[in-house]
Amino acid sequence: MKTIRFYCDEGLIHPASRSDGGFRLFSPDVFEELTFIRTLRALEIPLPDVMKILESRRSGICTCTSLQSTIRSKAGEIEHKISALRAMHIELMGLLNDWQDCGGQKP
Amino acid sequence: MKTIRFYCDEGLIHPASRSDGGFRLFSPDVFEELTFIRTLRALEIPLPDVMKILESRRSGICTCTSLQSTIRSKAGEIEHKISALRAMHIELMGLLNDWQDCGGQKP
DNA sequence: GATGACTTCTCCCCTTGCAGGAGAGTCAAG
DNA sequence: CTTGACTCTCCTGCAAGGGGAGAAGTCATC
Repeated sequence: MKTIRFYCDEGLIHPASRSDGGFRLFSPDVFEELTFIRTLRALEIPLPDVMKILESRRSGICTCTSLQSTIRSKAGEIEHKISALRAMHIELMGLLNDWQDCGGQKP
Repeated sequence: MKTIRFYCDEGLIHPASRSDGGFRLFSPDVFEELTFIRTLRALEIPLPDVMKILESRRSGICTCTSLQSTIRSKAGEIEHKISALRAMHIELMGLLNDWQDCGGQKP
């Protein structure tokens, strides 16, 4: 719930209205938007970019070009990250193998 | 330099001494340690863990078991992350393909 | 010894994406 | 009407540093 309030504060999602007591009332669409946001966030797309994407999604105005370039660059980053992680994994395993031979000496 | 000061404050590295004026004086070994830290940080190993690893490295006391389990779990995380990223990459590409067909309509 | 140029010192606030808690208010059920 | 559960706003803090202010140190030159 903290996250939802935070997203409200940041303007990513908008409560349909407020109750008399001030409680946020959401339309069911928001759940789907939250799922969408979670997907984008899992991709480590920063919130400002997420907001832009949401806005164009809502407005129906296709900003395909900018959106696509954003996402394409993000995909590139991911590819880069994967290869970096893979290299690190190999390095780590090498480290482990070295250490296995230490026999209780200096690691 | 900010990072180095930060690491000093956090107790990761220790200046050999201070000048009369208060400047931190490092032994050359620190450069090698910084490289080591950078490697670990690139693996996204958090600073407290980095500190532990550094300490056992310095003390010469082999905490291979705990170190290895730490690193092994980190390697597991990395593997997990790689597969997650790969899935996201596929999802992203699917998204892009869908959008390419939108022809200027709703993305 | 004094000067100028360059570094470094400490201290404080800023970032991103939330999480936790305090104290007060609200909602729905019985 | 009371009770318990939930939510409200506001504040603080986390990692891991970055940026800058203003003071002070250091070094080479004169």
